[in-house]
Amino acid sequence: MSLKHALLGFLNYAPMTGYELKQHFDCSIYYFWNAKLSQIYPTLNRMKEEGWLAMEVEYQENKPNRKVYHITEAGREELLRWLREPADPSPPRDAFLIKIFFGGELEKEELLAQLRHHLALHQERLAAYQGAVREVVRQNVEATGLEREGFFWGLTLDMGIKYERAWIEWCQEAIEKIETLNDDQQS
Amino acid sequence: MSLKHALLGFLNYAPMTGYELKQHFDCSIYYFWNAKLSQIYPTLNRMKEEGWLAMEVEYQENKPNRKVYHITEAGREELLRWLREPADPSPPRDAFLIKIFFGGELEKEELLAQLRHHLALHQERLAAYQGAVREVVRQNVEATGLEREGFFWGLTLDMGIKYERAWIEWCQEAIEKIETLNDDQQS
DNA sequence: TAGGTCATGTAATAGGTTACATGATTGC
DNA sequence: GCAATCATGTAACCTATTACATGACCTA
Repeated sequence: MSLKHALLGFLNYAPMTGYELKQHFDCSIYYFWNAKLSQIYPTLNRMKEEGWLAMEVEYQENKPNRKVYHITEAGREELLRWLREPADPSPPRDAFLIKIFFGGELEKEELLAQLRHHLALHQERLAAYQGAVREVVRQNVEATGLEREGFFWGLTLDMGIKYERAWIEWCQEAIEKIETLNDDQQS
Repeated sequence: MSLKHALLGFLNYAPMTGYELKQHFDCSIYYFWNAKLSQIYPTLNRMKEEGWLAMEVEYQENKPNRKVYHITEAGREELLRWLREPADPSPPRDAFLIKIFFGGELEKEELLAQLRHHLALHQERLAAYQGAVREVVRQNVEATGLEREGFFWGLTLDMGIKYERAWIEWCQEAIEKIETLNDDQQS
């Protein structure tokens, strides 16, 4: 499971709670992986049973207790084993493209509405990646001093940007083509 | 579930068996959605129970019997309802980017091997999409006469091509950057 | 006083993969 | 003789989502 290895990766930087791990997902890798707390907590438990993690409880007053996980030597070995393992591209699952594929059933205007909605969302994301998200990466590097790591955080963000640009380009071209599509042409 | 609607989409073109549906997945939408037969068969059953499909058994000699499904009026309504429903981009899940994100743990050469492997696979795919796959789409349009539908099949393929190009560009840039990366720079 | 943050989960359900099973025909 | 094609599935398992539950503190 990739989730386990993403968790190992972050715990390899520093010990953390499940709640904090979720925050790291939400602000640094959410554009290519994410998980809900209800999946993270049981997964951390299973990883502990497998010996990849150890856990101590920090008792707090007026706040829930914190379960702080840290990576074990076995966990580090598993992380490195997984990182070295050759990986194929993930099988894509894009429901929106199913809609377009069968788009012949819809009217021009319905399709255009779908595409414009999609285009707007991808433009928003692109702007975020180039602005706020890039800035968060920079701040993380500064705060942790992890220069070499920061280089790789930036690389994944570059892919996020290329991905959004590809979608934007495609949406714009698709909109143009559909606008000039002959409505009388029925099958 | 998107699988159900992809099945509805194909059955809306023509009645078919589960086995034939799988073949359609494998040769026309596999680059953005796919499913195994062991998922397709029970799903068709559930769709029949929901009233979206009807089924007749074709008895064959010397071959297994065929269960031919065809879409019902309720099925067509469900397909159109789903096609019209506004859709957000699918949450991406890319395990390879997790490996790159935590790539600081690996040596330059290990990373380069991963990236070169990835690059080669994406280049193969791009070539296929621009050649054989494009040709299959053309033939399907010719064989069925579904010109308007063929336009949308082509659109999704365009996105597939942009997607592969984005990966290829990114892999090439990442390889260059890593090659010139200072190995002594430790964190 | 209503909603957000901190912090933990469980239970039910949905979606997807892997492994196993059958059995005749056709092509290499 | 061995693998592929045609054609159907079941069972076990893994992964992920949704809904529910608790409870105190802080801010608008």
